[in-house]
Amino acid sequence: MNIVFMGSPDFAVPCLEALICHGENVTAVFTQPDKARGRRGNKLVPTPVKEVALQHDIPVYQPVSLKNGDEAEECVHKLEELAPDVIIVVAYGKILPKRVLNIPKHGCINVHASLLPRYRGAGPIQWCVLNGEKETGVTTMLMGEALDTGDMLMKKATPIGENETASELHDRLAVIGAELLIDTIEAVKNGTLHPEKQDDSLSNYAPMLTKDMCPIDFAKPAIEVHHQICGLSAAPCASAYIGGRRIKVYHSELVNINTNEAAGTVVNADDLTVACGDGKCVRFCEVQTDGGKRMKTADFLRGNKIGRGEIFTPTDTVQ
RNA sequence: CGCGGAGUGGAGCAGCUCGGUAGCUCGUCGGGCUCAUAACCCGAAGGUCGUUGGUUCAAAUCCAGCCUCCGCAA
Repeated sequence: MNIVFMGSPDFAVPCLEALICHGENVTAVFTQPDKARGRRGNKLVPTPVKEVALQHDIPVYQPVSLKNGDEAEECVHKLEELAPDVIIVVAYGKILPKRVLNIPKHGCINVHASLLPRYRGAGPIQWCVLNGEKETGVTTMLMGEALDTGDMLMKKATPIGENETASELHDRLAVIGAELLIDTIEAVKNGTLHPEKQDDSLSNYAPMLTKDMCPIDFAKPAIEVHHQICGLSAAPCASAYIGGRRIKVYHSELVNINTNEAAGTVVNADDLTVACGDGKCVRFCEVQTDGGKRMKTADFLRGNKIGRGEIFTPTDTVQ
């Protein structure tokens, strides 16, 4: 099939690679413009999808917008010229106007990292973990004009591990999404798809995470603290202060200990077990200080002494 | 030239302000204790202190450039 692929971050890479490996004719890739990032000089960095496209000599387009402006006009004309059988959209990060949606013969198919209609929006993976869901998955759907509301084509579910972070789940879902995409493409070819409407009454919205969600509120029950840490890892990452230093927590686990210590108190200094609001505890398994490397707690404690009874606070000001 | 932190035996850190033969916690190896141990005791190996150059009688420590890693901001 002639396919135009639209995607930007790491999550979309397995899908693009799967299409290429599967022998589909990917005639163009649309991705976000290169962004200035990094520390020295803020160099322009291409999206992961662009890098893969370039490796395979696929033409890359990076319009700022597909809705307005001369650039958008050119891109729309280009798309009409390419006349793809289908446009695959995976975490592209831009809204497609109706006239683009109407270009492909088989429409635009989106790979979304949740079991729709649950967790529509930009942060489905993280919010599933934050909410302590036991299961999530990937859905392919035909794109409509509203966000993540199109008719569903195929789904694949997967359980969420007790200590699984959003980052780990993200990587798994990216692979599952790629598999499901290929299945969906095959079904398009065979004409065996049966689009299913989403039940809007069951939907909820998962916005992007923001930094104000990072401070760990130890007054909450341990299970919620744990979910916060897992859901925010590896970015933007849950954090807490102790001894005037900020510590990011990448991994945690629940500990079967009850304590009377105040929330935030280090109950066991040998493995950073910390008391939470409900008298239960979480253990920090992987941490990082500003300027330091991300490391296992055991490594961290060899050179950074933290004593039993010291107290973690959500922010620096609450010392 | 966006702001800042850091590179020291296998790991994580101290030492640098006030230059003068490298230290802590842990790991590894050997020995001891013990019914036994991830516990305890004794001992050992292992480092051109990121790199290049400069100052100096002498540089991990002061100065300059370069490389790499990280936090923040975008």
